[in-house]
Amino acid sequence: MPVFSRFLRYFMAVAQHGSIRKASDELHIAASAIDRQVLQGEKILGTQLFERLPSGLRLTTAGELLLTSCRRWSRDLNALQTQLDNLKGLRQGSTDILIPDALTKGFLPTLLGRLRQTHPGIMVSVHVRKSHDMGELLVKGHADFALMFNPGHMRELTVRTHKEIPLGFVCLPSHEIAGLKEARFSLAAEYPMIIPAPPLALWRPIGVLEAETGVKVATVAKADNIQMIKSMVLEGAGVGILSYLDAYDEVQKGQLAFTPITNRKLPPLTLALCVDRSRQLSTAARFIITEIENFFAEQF
Amino acid sequence: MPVFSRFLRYFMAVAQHGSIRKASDELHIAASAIDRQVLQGEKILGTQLFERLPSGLRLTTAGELLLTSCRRWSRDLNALQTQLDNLKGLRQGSTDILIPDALTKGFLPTLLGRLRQTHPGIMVSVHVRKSHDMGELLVKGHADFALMFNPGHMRELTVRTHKEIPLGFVCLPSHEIAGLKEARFSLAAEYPMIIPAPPLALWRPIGVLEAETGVKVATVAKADNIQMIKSMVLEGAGVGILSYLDAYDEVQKGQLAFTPITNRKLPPLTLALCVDRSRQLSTAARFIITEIENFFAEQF
DNA sequence: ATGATGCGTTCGCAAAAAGAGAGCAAAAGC
DNA sequence: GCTTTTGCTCTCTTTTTGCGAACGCATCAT
Repeated sequence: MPVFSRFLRYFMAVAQHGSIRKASDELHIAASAIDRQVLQGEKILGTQLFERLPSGLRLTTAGELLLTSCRRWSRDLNALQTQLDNLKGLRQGSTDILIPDALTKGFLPTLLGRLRQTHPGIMVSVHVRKSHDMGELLVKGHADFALMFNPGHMRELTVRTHKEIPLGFVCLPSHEIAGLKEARFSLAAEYPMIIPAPPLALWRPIGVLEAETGVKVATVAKADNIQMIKSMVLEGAGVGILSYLDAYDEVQKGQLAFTPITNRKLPPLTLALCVDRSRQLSTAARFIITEIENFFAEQF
Repeated sequence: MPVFSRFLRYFMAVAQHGSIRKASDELHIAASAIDRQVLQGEKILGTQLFERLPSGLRLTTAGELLLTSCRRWSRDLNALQTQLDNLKGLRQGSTDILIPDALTKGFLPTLLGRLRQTHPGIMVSVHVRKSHDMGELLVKGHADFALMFNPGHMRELTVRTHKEIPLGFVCLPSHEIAGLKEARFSLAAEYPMIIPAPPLALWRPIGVLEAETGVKVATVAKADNIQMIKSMVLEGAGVGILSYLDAYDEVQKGQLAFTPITNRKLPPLTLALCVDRSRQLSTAARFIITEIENFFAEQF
């Protein structure tokens, strides 16, 4: 029972995805429930909010009006939340957070570093775990929240924020793929590829993609370690397939280039911020969460 | 399931009245339910929104912050609603509304007159009834909404808006009471009074007040008709006791003066806009309701 | 002192709302 | 022609909400 009504939350998700079922996947709420909320909301407002196309829902003018208001309200709420936290005198507190290995470099250390300066009293304990184990640790109360990939639906967990992480080719900035805005997967057959191996989470979607498209990937190397793959790419050994997050750090520094793969068969890889549904968050935890939410909203 | 969450709606009511039980009376929701929403909201936001005094609740700084945001959001929503109605091309439609006799002069005709010019296609059927009978008519579907005094709690009805109507002395602008900003009820013993008689609704609160305070009202005339009382006051026959609404028209024209009575024993007289909870409102009805809401919010 | 009053809050139970999951018809892509 | 995807409807279960009585506390008038 967040601050805004179910209708508004569902409406925003549907508007963003242009589809009830997509929104259902994101919110981990049955599509039928979302559908009912949208229909009911349209009744209350007395206006058609979406036009129904066979391919999904598209916002009407009225819907766009509502959406812009919603966006403003959400920003207001976020700003208000940080105001409240600041007001509360957030000088101390501690949080335990769970992250996957992929986040040990990149935006998270940066964000926590900034936090260190603005709020020196907050102590953050970072626990690197497999996404698979995080759910149980959260429910047991060993951590306040978790950043995890593709969280399966667990009744006890709630997704507070999430972000689609594009999968793509990673190469040297001088490589010709680097010039493309986006690339089809079939390019994987034309260049020497360095791909992730189990137990890396990325192994699975790449396998699915290979089977679905029938493209024969020109694999020249496999590795079960992200850093290893990046190092080999840096050495000119070939083109890697990684998520944007994995390469974020080197891309920002200009050492590597990232080109997202466009393929509708590609299983979406999402990074989600999950919390235990029944537990109350500490002030420090809530503060860090809103920081991450703000970062997700502006960056990426 | 209006657009905003229960928490926000209850929070606003509590903030306005400074008391859960008062809010309970207004919303026709059990105090326990409201209390639960407030406590839960404070948990979610992680901040104390009210300080608990023995006399009720007072907003904390955090609460004030939230309230101002809430106010802005409500205004946004109202504006949005009229935008949507305009967008929908509100050129035609009809509504049946129920009003008490007291509203046959004053702001309502003015408001409907303005409406006549801005939206000539809307047909309004006004039915003047006793407040007592309105509930049944609404439930039976004979009208879209009703403006009624002190609506008893009916499960089938919902109060969309309401307004406290002050009770006070009505006199000529030259009378010395007219100079006061507010007046105590004991003044009723010192001037010749013209007071309402049954079956006028005002008769009851005045009787209560007389009994509670022990003030011996210097009654020089009684009448069971509002217009009659005002006419006598205009003729200089004495000072009337009426609601602000009854005298609104003459006060606006400068013919009469109104001075509210301040007395905490005074049973509040409220004008409420009620609708049938289960029925869907027509576009025209919804439009007029938002117009009235806007008027209540700015005027008075 | 001593009830009376008004306040927020807690508890158990009943009613209402929301979620889950299967299934439908229609349209799009292959 | 086929599968896939879409929004929507239905029934069943779970969750949330409302209600009313009771409780503890503070204040005020007697």
